[in-house]
Formats: sequence, C-alpha cells, structure tokens
Amino acid sequence: MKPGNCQFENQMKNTIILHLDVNSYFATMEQQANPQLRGRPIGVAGKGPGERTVIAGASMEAKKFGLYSGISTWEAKRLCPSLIIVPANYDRYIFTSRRIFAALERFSPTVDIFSIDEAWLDLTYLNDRGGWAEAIKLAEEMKLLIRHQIGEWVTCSIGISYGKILAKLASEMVKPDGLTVIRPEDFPKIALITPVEDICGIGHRLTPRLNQLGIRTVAELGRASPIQLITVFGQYRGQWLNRIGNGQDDGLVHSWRGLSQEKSVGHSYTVPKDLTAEEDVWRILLWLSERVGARLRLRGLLGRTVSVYLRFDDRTGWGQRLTEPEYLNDGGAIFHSGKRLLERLAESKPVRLIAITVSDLVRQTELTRPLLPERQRLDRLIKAVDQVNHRYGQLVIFPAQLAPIKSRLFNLPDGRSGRHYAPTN
DNA sequence: TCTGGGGTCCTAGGACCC
DNA sequence: TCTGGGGTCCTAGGACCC
Repeated sequence: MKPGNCQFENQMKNTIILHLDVNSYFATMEQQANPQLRGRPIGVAGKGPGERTVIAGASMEAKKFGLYSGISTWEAKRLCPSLIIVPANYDRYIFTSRRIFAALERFSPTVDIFSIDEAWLDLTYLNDRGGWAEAIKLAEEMKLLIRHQIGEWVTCSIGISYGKILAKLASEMVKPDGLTVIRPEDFPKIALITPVEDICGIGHRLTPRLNQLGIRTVAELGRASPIQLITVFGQYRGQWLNRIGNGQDDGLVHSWRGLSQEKSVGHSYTVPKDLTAEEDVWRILLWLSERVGARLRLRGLLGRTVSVYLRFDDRTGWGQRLTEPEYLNDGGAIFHSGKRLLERLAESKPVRLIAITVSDLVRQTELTRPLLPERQRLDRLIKAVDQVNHRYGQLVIFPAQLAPIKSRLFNLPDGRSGRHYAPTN
C-alpha cells in the first residue's frame, strides 16, 4: 500500500479504541437512587407535570413498550400505561458523569467525552502488552469499577474496535451490559448486516437519500462510487461516507482535559401556552438571556455572536444571528442583541419556543484589552448579583422587566438543576 | 393531546480587502 | 477601466448527536 493512500491507516497503526455507554443513563440513575423504581418502567421527564415536555430517558423496562428519548409524555403514557414519570435531576447526573469519567482515566490518559454518559478511550498503548485480549480484560474491569463506585444497578455497554465510529457501533450491538469487539478482520462481515443508519453520523435525513441510491447496508456504502457520493452529498460528507463504508475509521481521539472548551452557551424554553404578544416573547427572551449570561460568567467566558431562534405554533422555525464588535456576558447586553434580531422578524405567528445562544466564545483571561471604567462598574454590580443569586438560587435578584411574569417564571423548573425557584419576598 | 433542551460541525455566498 | 485570485469575516442554513 502506498504511503499517504493508506486505506486502513488506523489498522496499520494498530489503534485500539474503546467506547463506553452507560445503559439508560438518566433512568438508571433514578433507579439506583430509589430501589423501588428498579425493574419497573420509568421515564425521566425534563419538566414538571402540565408543561409541554418529552421523555429525556427511559428505563430498559419502559423501552420494551416502545418508549424512546424525545417522545412526548402523553404518547409515552399511551404506549405504557404503567409508566412512572420521574422528574430529572440534571445536577446529579452531571456530578455522577464526572465521577465516571474520572474513574475511566485510570485506564487511559486519553478519555474523549462524547456526551453525559458516553466516552471513548484510546487503548492503543496496549499493543505491546496484550493488545485486544488485554483491552477486553480492561473493559470487564471498567464495568466492575463503575458498579462498585457508582452503584450496583449501573451497567454499561462497551464496544472495542480500531476507530471511534466502529467502537460506538460495537457498544450499541448488545444492551444492556454488553461487551462487543470489532477487529479489522471482522469489518467485512459486520458491514454486510449493518444498515447505514446504525452508523453514528448517518441520521434521518441521509438515510432515505442513501436508500434511494440503492445503498442500505454499510457494505453497499463501501461499494458505492466515491464520485457519486461526493456529487450527491458534497466533498466532506461524500468522502466521509466512502471512508466509513470501507471500514476506514480514522477520527481522532482527543483528551477532554484542556481541549474541551465549549463552543456555545444557550437556553431555550417551550412555553406552556403559545405567546401572541410581542412583549411576552421579549420577557421570556430576557429571562433566557439572564440565564445564559450567568452561565457564561460562571465559566469565565464571553461571547460575541448572539443567535435567536423561534418556533411557531405551526412547527415552522425562524432564526437569525449577529456578531457584536465587543465580547459580552451580561444578560442585559445579550438580551439587547437578541431583541434587535427579533425586530427583523416580519411575520407574527403564535410562538411556542424561544431560544437564545451565545457563541464565538473566549475565556475572560484571554481578553487583553482592559475594560472601560463604566464597564468595570457594571462588572462589579453583576458580580455582586451573581454572588447573591448563587447563594439563594438563580434569579433571586432579577431585572425589573421580568416582574410582570415573575410569579409564572418562578414556577418554571430550572432546566439544569430540576429545582423550582423559591419566592423572593 | 403530538414532537424538549443542550450542543457540534460543515458549506455556500456576500462583502470587503490586497 | 476591467479582471482575477486569495484571504478573512460574517450570516444563513443544513445535518448530526444524546
């Protein structure tokens, strides 16, 4: 094989990648915390009853009824009348997630976090001490360690392969508590029976388009003409599809330490009842802006691109973004940008979801230009407000414009903590 | 009574500059 | 005056993930 034209570069480097996925993470956390929920169909919901919400996670027992993440609670109840709906405790899930990833670091210095309950580990270093057999042994140790440290009810599915995508595919093959290996020589066999949509990166839009071209399995994807794939799906995606179809799985594994800076911070909210008054939309936008600002400051970040997104009662969406000359992280300024974007909206339809996101982020410490004196004063005020709000719960001190909907807002669950705001008086 | 909330990455095209 | 190429910044939009 010519160098530089190496079809299976990862195989030649003897890469060993492990993917770990905690089974039904949110539901498992709740069952671990409350033994009465074990063995029963439960669904974890993001918001309180009466709000428009969906199931964020379902237990294995509930999945047997056809439940999945993203289904509305109403539909979930219809499929599984005995379903127990449990409110989410995101703070706890995040806390436990960090404990799991920290525990995994004893197996590899390179732990690449994919989501709250999934990570890849680079085990290539095992090549000179047992290789694949040793990787399998470590996987079994990981399962034991997680059960021991996190909880007896907590199982995970592990996949081991020579690349990230195939390791993830392997971990999804057996659930719960699986351990599956795809060695380079196994790929052709696996490709024959794997539908393209099982590949992470081929979703509900690409699948029908591939199927239309007569491509249903990964093996068929591998046989497809690279030129055709590039023509249909563009340079980047076409090449990627061709590579993955041929088992060339060469995505890099990055350590989460140091590298993982967030690219954007945002919040969205689906209102219980569609909004028709412009001022109501502004108030929700201000509330979301304040939360985004607080989160940016908590992480020591500033951003200068502000995006606003609305979803209307007819399910259509509208979004705009703008980049400010100055970096910002206070709710007032974020809201101001967001409101300017909203002014560009021509039509007026009932609004069901409002979202605001700040991107193009930098660390506060990276900003070299000193703040103007008036900006310094504002900064001190914001810091004092942050301290109070942090101690007593979010938005104890809040912008006066929020007063008209204060009582409603204080009944909104905080998406991250699952807590309800306490009354302020 | 349908469809949440939090993210990531890539591309095309316009404006502007050298 | 016209034309081209290269580069950067920005916005809109599409696709994907859990």
